[in-house]
Amino acid sequence: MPREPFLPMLRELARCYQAFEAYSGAHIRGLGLTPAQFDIVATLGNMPGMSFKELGERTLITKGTLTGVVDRLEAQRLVRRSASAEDGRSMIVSLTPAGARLFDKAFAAHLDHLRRALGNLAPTQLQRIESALRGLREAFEAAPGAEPSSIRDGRRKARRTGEHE
Amino acid sequence: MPREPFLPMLRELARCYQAFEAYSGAHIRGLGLTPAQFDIVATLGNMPGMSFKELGERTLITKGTLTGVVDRLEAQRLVRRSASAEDGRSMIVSLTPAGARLFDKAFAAHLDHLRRALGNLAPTQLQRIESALRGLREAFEAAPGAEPSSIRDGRRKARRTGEHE
DNA sequence: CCAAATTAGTTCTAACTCGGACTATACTAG
DNA sequence: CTAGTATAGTCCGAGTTAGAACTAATTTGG
Repeated sequence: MPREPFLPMLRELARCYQAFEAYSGAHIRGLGLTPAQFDIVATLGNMPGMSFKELGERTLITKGTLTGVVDRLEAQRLVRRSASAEDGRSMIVSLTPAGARLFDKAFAAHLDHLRRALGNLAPTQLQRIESALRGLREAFEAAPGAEPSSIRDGRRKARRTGEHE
Repeated sequence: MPREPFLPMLRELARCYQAFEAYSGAHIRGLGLTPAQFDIVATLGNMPGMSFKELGERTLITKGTLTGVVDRLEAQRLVRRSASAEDGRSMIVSLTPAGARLFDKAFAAHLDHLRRALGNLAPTQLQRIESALRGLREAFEAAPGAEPSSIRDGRRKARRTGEHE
């Protein structure tokens, strides 16, 4: 049997996250969006628009995935792409009027849904959970072998000749 | 700005889970497995074999996904399917000798990897995190509109008069 | 015993996911 | 200025994901 005291905790982390995803995702699908699409719409709501890079950082969706998710939202006329004035490589994603209307409706509805599950948790308990999670996350990020998360993309050097990573 | 005190906590939950997945997943891929495949191998390790149903419950992988993951592990000769003696609908999945060897090597290596991140957390803190997560998960599972999680698959009729599961 | 309902696993589809390769643009050092 | 390098976004391949329809086997109620 595992002597590792952290294994039950990690198991609970996975269960908890999946319980959240299941609860949240079922509602979101009922609104006609996927969780990833909702994440984008929610992030863009009441904002002037932002680059793929910023959108990816806020939503934790990697850029390769983001292209496809934005494609599908664009096909539904909920967001639009436009070229950045400052950076010729950059695209700005923003909500269309239809996207903004959907945001107003869907975001409020989803908050209500979340409140039905979490409304009874005391603010102090929410704080307690949040700080527990922050401590855990920092342990992963600080560990040797963890990438600083800003390097999520980066080429680790360009050293193609020597190939030890 | 959001008046909802739980939003920052949910954000931290997502970040924390992703930090874990990134840290754990990068190592697992280095072992030649995907996270889902590792999950199966780890669950089957030192066990006589189990049905898809049991495997799915333990790993939180839904049955539709499980078929494909087991297919790929079987193609690598790491697991094998066999018919259940007791139930003609049921398949038993078990590790092959090669799968058991991989388990011995990969599971220990992965525990080491996790220890590098979590080894410094005190048992009391691990307990604290685990109980915070359990409370949160229970809030989602108890919420109206959440499925009892054993109904994940089920026909939603079945009006079993008593809904206790 | 038989019909109806349940359950185990497979199949299918649409979408998401990561990682890596690729293109075009921007930055930086010499 | 001009390499060389870094960055933004796209594209691609393999795999995972949920969900629903489907087949086959079991259980249950009459």
